[in-house]
Amino acid sequence: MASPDTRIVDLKKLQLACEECSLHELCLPLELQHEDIEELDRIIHKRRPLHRGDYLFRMGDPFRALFAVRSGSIKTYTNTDEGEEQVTGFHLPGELVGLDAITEGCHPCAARALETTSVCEIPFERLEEISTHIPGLQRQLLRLMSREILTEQDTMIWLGKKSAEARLAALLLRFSDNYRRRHFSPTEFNLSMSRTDIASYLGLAVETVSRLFTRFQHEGLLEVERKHVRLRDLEGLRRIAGVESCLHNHC
Amino acid sequence: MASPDTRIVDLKKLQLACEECSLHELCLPLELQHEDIEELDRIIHKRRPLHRGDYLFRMGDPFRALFAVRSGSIKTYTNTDEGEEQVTGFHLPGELVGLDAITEGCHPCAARALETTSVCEIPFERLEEISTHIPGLQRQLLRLMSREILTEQDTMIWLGKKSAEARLAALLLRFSDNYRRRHFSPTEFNLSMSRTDIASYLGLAVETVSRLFTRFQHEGLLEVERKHVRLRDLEGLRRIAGVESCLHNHC
DNA sequence: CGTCGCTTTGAGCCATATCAATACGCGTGG
DNA sequence: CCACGCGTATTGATATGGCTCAAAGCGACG
Repeated sequence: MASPDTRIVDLKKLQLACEECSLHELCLPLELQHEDIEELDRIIHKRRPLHRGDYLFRMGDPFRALFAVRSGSIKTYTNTDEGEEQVTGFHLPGELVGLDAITEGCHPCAARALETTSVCEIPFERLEEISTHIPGLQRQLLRLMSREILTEQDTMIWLGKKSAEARLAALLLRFSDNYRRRHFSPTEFNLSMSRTDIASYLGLAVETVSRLFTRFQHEGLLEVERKHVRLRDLEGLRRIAGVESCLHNHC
Repeated sequence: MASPDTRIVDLKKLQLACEECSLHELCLPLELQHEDIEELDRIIHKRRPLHRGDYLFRMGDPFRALFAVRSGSIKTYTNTDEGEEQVTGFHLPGELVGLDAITEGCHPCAARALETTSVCEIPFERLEEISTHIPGLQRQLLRLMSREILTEQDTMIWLGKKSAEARLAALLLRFSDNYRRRHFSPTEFNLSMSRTDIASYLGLAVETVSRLFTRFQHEGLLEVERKHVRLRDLEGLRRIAGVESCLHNHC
């Protein structure tokens, strides 16, 4: 058993780590007792940062751990029938990667860093073990997965229905919100992914994405210079994106 | 404690119920011990059948239970900004409904029966309770949710990328597979949903869906008469749908 | 037998894909 | 330090798939 003093010290270190990680409201269930948080922290492995292009895992790799993005960004993708990359998601700080691998026991998609990126590795077996005696953790896990399902459903809807401009606007706003939550500028940031990646993710042609950026710029919605964007009219973008995330608003 | 005899009887009843329900490989983890299965069965509530148009739950209803479709079919939907229905999913026997409600604690979409439909109701609180002392159950729950995420991702991809004909073909094949698994004819069945529902779900115009059916028929891929379809060329449909479910094939 | 809702069919148009060419930025080697 | 070359991004011209609007067909049900 830890003495009160060391417990305080440990907790401080932990708090800092997870503040920094900006996952504190997400991956750390606030209801958990101190001992439980410590136990959780003990199994989480902080990896050395990935560099641009590094694989977090490859398609078909055995599933051993979930990953929480702490900083940077990750893209996940599969291959289409014709062998091209099909981007299935962009994962920003505070988001989990690998939830889709639990069922089959291996990763159905590959994950690569889009820039210098650090992640927490959460060994799944051990997470399952400790969650059997920490009810709050189990519940939190289910909630996280449910949230993921909700998000995917949401995405599905706008991919199915919305116009190209709505899709791009929605994506930019998603980035913006993530930055805001992490106390970075919600209006000025760099896109870590290529136009091709964006196009693939949004189900559009690269040319369309490019044209949209130029058009948005002409319309005064944003300024864009290669990877760097500055959103000048969030309200306008929201209007274009449609009252996004319809699913969340009715509860 | 039950005597050996009654246990056997109970199990038989249960097996039958779940054979019929065709969820045995899905919602009943095979690794579970008999006692565990019995405990699970005890909390599952078999409702009286719903009729066409009946609500299973409405948007915003508090989340109390997951539902497993035993027979019939359910559609889930939200409302778009303009107040029209946006179908988010069709749920066939063996599939779960409500997984997206766990996070928020209330249903982000409504669910209605498309035909006479029976479901099992699985009170979530109690499921969580018993899964704390049945590790296999917990794991199975996570797997189920992971599978759901995978499926949604899959759907997302073809909604984003694929042509109208590929979407419709993929949907028909999904129905076909479900019927095959349940030992019904995989080539001849009734569509329980309207053309409008199909269109909404696939992100297409009703007219397009209608035209596609006629075209498929002319091309000898299927025969269609109102709700009744007969798939005549599964291979052809698969070709059109694209090697669907790319995500599952790489593990 | 008429009405109503759902489905099909037709005609024209628009958004986005496709094809093709050019521009830009960045790293490399001379 | 410059010139080259390659990958990425932009821009233009054209084609087309799917949407929209409009109307007619068909079934179910009172």
